[in-house]
Amino acid sequence: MFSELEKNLRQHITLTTDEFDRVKRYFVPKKLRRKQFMLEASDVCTRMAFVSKGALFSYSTSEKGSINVVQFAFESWWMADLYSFFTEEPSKLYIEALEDSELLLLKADRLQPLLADVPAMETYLRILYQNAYVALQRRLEETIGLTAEQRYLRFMERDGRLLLRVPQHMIASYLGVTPETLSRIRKQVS
Amino acid sequence: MFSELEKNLRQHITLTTDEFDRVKRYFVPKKLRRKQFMLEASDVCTRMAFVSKGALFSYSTSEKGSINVVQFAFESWWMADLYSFFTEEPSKLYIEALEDSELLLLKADRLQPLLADVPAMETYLRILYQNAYVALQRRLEETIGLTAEQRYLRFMERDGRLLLRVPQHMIASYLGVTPETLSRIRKQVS
DNA sequence: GGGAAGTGTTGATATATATCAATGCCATTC
DNA sequence: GAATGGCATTGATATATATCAACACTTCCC
Repeated sequence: MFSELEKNLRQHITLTTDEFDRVKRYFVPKKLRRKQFMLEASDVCTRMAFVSKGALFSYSTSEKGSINVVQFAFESWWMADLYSFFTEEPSKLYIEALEDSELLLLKADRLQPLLADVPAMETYLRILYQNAYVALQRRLEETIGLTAEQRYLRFMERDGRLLLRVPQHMIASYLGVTPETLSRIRKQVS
Repeated sequence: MFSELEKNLRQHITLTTDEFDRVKRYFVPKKLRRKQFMLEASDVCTRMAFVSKGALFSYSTSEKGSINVVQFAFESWWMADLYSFFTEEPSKLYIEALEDSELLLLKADRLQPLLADVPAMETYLRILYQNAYVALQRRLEETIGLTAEQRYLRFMERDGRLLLRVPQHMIASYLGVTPETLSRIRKQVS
């Protein structure tokens, strides 16, 4: 249950067996069935989730009911609305299970105690945010600077395998185009 | 010269006088005249800059020579291409002084020693990345989910004062529209 | 002082992408 | 196994925004 987490932590920091045993105690396992929610808009996001199995995705909704996919999270990825998590303001996002999933939850009020208990986790979190930041910056640059077709091609190079697990209209939303447009782009490209 | 930095650090972490004296030693002051570069594309970004006076902005260029503004940084903001900084890959960004500026530079190879010397800085950096991340996420959501006019209005609410120090066509680029479109939006709105 | 460069505006037109609508295809479920 | 709902595709049309071009205004400098 914790092996994915352990592997991921050890990729970035060194931990003694004893330290990792302590780390584990700050997490709460949770299973989620497909279409169940980890977070609903207007709630405060009080937990970060480490995905040990399955997949989640987060999205916001427009006035007209359409959805905007913000992020996907598969095995060994983290998911949360960090904005709400840190500011404690109500989230504008939904976080939903794309597949039956197993999560390890870290509650906001357990974060500081964890960092005090195992200081190396401070480094891990910094690296985590670093990586999240640079991924987001690249995505923003692509969204602003590239056409829909170019964005699709970049996406395929990097995350093409996601098409096996994610419906196409969600990819479209993630890329910032309509499902129809993505369909036409795919036809064009092939 | 260091007072802006001290103020900013102490907003997020507690430091003894001795600790801050040590922190200072890791930074190199640097002045930049308007239009001078702190970073040019294809160079590796080896330094993070704390802006103690003036203003910087970063941008990428398209094949056609047009520019895409990624970020502005005024007094007490940080500026770098974090992607290049952490991966040590050549940057795709230019970082240029918008005004005559005074910077405090932290070189990449001084970061680890600093964090080892003053562990509270690890917390500071985590908070810095946290904030940078949530700001970026909000911007991405707005870029994908809102029309140009809505983006402009949000921008004005939050950062309207920037118009006093930044040419309008750079704001346009930051918002992801052409200068002509921004001009028309402003006329419309007023 | 006068040219040059940078800046913002306005108009005419072009284009990428959205929207609306219809169709077919699976997969699920009762 | 018929019915239902989610999903991808295709066509016709609409719309937001870009592009191209011209013009005025300021500011920078030689």
